Amino acid sequence: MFEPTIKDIAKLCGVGVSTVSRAINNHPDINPETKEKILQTIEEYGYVPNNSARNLKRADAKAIAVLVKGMSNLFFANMIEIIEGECKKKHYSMELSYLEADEDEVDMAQKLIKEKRLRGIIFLGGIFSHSEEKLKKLSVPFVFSTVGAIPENISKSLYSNICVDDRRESKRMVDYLIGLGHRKIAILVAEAEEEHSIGRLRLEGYYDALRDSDIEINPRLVCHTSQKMIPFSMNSGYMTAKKLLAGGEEFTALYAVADTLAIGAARALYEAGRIVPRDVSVSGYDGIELANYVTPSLTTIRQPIERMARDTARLLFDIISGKRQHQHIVYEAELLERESTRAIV
Amino acid sequence: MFEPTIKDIAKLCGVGVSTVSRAINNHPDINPETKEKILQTIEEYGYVPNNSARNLKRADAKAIAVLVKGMSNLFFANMIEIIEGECKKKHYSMELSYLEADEDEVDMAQKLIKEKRLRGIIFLGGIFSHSEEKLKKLSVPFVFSTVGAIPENISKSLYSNICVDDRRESKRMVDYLIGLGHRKIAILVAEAEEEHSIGRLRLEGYYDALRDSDIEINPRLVCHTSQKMIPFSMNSGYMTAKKLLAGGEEFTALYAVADTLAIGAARALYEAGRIVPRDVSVSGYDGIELANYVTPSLTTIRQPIERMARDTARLLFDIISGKRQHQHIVYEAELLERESTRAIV
DNA sequence: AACGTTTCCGAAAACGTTACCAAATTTATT
DNA sequence: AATAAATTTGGTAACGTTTTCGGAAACGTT
Repeated sequence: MFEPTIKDIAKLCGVGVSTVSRAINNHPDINPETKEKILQTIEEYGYVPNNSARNLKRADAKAIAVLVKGMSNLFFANMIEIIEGECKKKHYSMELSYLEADEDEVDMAQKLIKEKRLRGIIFLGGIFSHSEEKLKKLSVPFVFSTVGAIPENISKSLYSNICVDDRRESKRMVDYLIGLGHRKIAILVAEAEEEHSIGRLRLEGYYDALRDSDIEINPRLVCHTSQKMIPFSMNSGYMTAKKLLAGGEEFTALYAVADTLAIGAARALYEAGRIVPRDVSVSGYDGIELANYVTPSLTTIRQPIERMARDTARLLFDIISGKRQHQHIVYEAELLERESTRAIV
Repeated sequence: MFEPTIKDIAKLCGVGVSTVSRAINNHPDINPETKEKILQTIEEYGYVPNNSARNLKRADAKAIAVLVKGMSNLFFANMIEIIEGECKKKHYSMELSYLEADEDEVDMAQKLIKEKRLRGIIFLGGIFSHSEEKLKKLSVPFVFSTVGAIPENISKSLYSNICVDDRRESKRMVDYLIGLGHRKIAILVAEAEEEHSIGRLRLEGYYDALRDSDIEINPRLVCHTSQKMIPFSMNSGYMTAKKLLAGGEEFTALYAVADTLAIGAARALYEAGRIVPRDVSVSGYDGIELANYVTPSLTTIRQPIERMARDTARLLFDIISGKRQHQHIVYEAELLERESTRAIV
């Protein structure tokens, strides 16, 4: 199988390699006729420029990486697809990497950057609890999205972050439940032990709401998912809810910090003979498509994922091209009131 | 920010570049002491070999691509993650690309292969209806998985395929429904108009089952999803079921050719006041995790996705390394009988 | 002490591209 | 017609690796 190189094309057309290069890269200094002829030969012989050689020459490979950590993938699959679409538009290629729990995100990023000469990194999920020093070492822009809190002592000019205010939105959900008359509100939370995690923030929001309404916090209603499980999986929600039920503590509402957890929990409730929302109101967080199709449909906090994903990608490109500086954008989420919650009678 | 190259490391250690290269690549012809020293300097200065330069030199970039087409991502996200894990083990990098409906998969593969010097391609989903000629042009191995039928006239030695027998498994599901006493069985099907599509195969299985049991086929119970929608999305299942209900045709069972469709349909049924499974039995296909957590839990055909994904990746690597030839593996699926179906009384 | 082996190492030639610079050609200006 | 200016072109040096090949150094062997 013959794979032509730029030299072959040049020879075939009776021109120099630089001319072919000009034709490929839309350089202005070229006779339209020669260009036409070259392009035709390229088409004919199925020549495609070798990316490695290109990247080697021009120091700027048009490539970014998306690093995803933790959580079940339901929520991210959507975001990744959108980001990929944006990359395509800009003719960037995208490297996707799912990180294991024990892999260090910054080290991984560092390695990828050097190895592949990446121009930027998008970071989805996980928990960022590194030092400023470490972040400073990264030579390309970093954009976080849906990562939880970034430690306060890290200078904001070192990274971008696109998120919703998890703590506030979480409080909003709990306020809503309280507004419905609920007082015994259980919470299902993942990764809350870890500082700066999304789980922690959402739990804080829960505490905020209870405190605001002078409801005493009952630790037996704060249920942590087991660390042995996939953090935000349905199964994890299911098992944790089972444990809560087994504990015998009374509650009239159950708020899970992710839709997937809520769906798992709803299942456990059903198996225990508790009807949602008659016996217990259930609510989630995230606003994944699925939440609208389960029965009863799930009351949830909808994050504007499409917009967030799109803006994350665009922001990164703008920073790469120097059009914008690092930004910290907080989106407004939306409480979707659906069938799984109801007022206490 | 100083990014050391192999030359810098060589100079730093007072050796030649080739010696550094030998140290990095575990070549035997090197003094353990010098190697040790070099490795140490590399560590110290954070040197990471440039991938483009490597790939340029050795004709074999350690990289493959996964091309995903059509369907909603719920089903594939899982597979992709597993494939990525296998790649990591083999120190391959993985290029992921979601193809738009109008993008030609083979052309895209061709382009990627040349551009990135990929060693192999995995193809997930979509419909393969190309000619043998086109497939022949590809210079690297191709492994399909969950792609529907590959046209018969294409020589089997040109590609690998890992799948379940969609037609047979689909028939199994319908046989099961018939066994429960159902006679008026509606089917929700996507992409069935396209030859060789997964939807078509599953529809054929439905026909097979009815024919076997001498049940007359009622075209009004064969519901095609609208082409304007995302092929296997929940929403598409929801809308199509709505239309079926509006049509007024009687049915006691509804079989959707994907779990996501079934879940959407179940929602439509619920909204129409039809209780599942009391009024109508619902079943799906695929066996995604979710199917077990919705209420009522969904009877479905479970494809062994984990195994399929893993084997797809491994097979590709084996073919690349010449350990195995192209294979055509058909896995056994499993009918999971759950709450959404029941015998007619 | 002289020789053949073995072990280790460095110089230099690729790999396929882009970009700079100078040369060749065409066009415009006087 | 002669010159200046503008437009196209080709040669070639990088980019950072790996690999081949020959040579130097160290080791045995007689």
